[in-house]
Amino acid sequence: MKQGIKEQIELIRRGVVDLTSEEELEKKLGRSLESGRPLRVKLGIDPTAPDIHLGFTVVLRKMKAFQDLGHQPVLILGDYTARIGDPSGRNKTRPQLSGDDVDRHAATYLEQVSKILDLDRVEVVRNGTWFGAMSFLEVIHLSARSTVARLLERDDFQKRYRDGVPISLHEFIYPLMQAYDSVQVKADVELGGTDQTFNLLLGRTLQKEEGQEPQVCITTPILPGTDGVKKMSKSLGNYIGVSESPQEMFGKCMSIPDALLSDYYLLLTSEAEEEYRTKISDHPMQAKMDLATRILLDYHGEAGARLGKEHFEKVFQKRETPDEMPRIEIDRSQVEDGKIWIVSLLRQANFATSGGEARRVISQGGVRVDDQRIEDPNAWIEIRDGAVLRVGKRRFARIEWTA
RNA sequence: GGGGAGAUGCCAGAGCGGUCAAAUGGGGCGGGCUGUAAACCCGUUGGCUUUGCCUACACAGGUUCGAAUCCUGUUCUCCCCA
Repeated sequence: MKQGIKEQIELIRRGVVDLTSEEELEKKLGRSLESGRPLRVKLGIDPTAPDIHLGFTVVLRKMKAFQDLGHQPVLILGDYTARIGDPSGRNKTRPQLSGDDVDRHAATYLEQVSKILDLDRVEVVRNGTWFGAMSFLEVIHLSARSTVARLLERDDFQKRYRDGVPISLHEFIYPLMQAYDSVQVKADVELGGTDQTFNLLLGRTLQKEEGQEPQVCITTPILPGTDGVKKMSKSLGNYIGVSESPQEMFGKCMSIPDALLSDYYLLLTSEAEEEYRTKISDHPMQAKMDLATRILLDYHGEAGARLGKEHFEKVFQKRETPDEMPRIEIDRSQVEDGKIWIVSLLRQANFATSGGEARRVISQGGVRVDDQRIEDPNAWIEIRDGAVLRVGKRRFARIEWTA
């Protein structure tokens, strides 16, 4: 802990929406500085999907900032809460996951988290540790800690209630569980997206009731997805996953609307505000390439960043064929006289989920074999080993065929 | 427990006995323009061995020459009363 309170707060404040409260944080930091005891900074992850995307890294990076300042990250793996489904920001009930799914996801999550945080210096706890041991009576007691009216104050519940979208009873329990996690780990600070505000604040309430000092709540913005409108999420398909290939990741970064540039710089890099603002107004496209490169550095290192950039320049700026592409092996039973039906080829390459879709892209001129546009859905094409099949702007495959 | 409303394609939302694979909008996909940005324009969007056939409007039955549309039951949701 080499930095003073002011400096620490300045770093912590970057890109945050709310900090409840700054005075409390100042006090905690001061005490920590004196005693040499790091603050316990809590962040909960529910392993609901197999991947994390950049949206979640916003808050992870905030955690990283604390870690770099010498504080103690406490990562709660919500193995138990994942099985309920956090209703935050949702307009419908989340599916409840099986224990197996959760375990599988948890493992990949940690691996992905390690790209940002130094896992050796992170305390990782599963909240099943305490929830699994609770009796029904204790659950009832916990649920007595809040009221329906208070829960209904929340935007998302209120909206769902107003719109007549069902709210299941178990979803009401979720915020209490998250709050109880804070009690269990004696959090000094809890991080979360703005959609977590209510849950974070409830943590304070519960801690106070338990005689603990309430946690400081820090919320970060919700990162918009590549469509520039909705929040980044896997189910909306507008996400950039941290374990995607460099090519894919670079391309997706380039496809974000310009309007998002400064948000992305602010939340996903540590570049100073003046610098990126200038860059963006000078040359938006250059600024975007630079942003993409910076993001790739975090997940793929220098080599990966270079690879992603070169691929982008080659394929999309110069419109050339990429160096690497998935290979497809042709199913021999579909071949007659060395020829194959174009629709069948597209399906084998997984470029169309149905024959109808294949026919459509073909007749609309989206399909090329070796740069030759194929517009007849009934066409049979000569198979050549190494031929390049292309659909739309970005889907490529190389045909593997030995006669 | 009683009463009322409702369940349509990826989403929202029309249709309320034939002309409905289902209006319209959003999203997606493809094309054009371009900086894989935005904006804009065009096309397309259930499946198939595609000028035709098959499966579809919560589920199961029924009425009818014919049902997304009418009837009965079931499931689920919302609202009001208790």
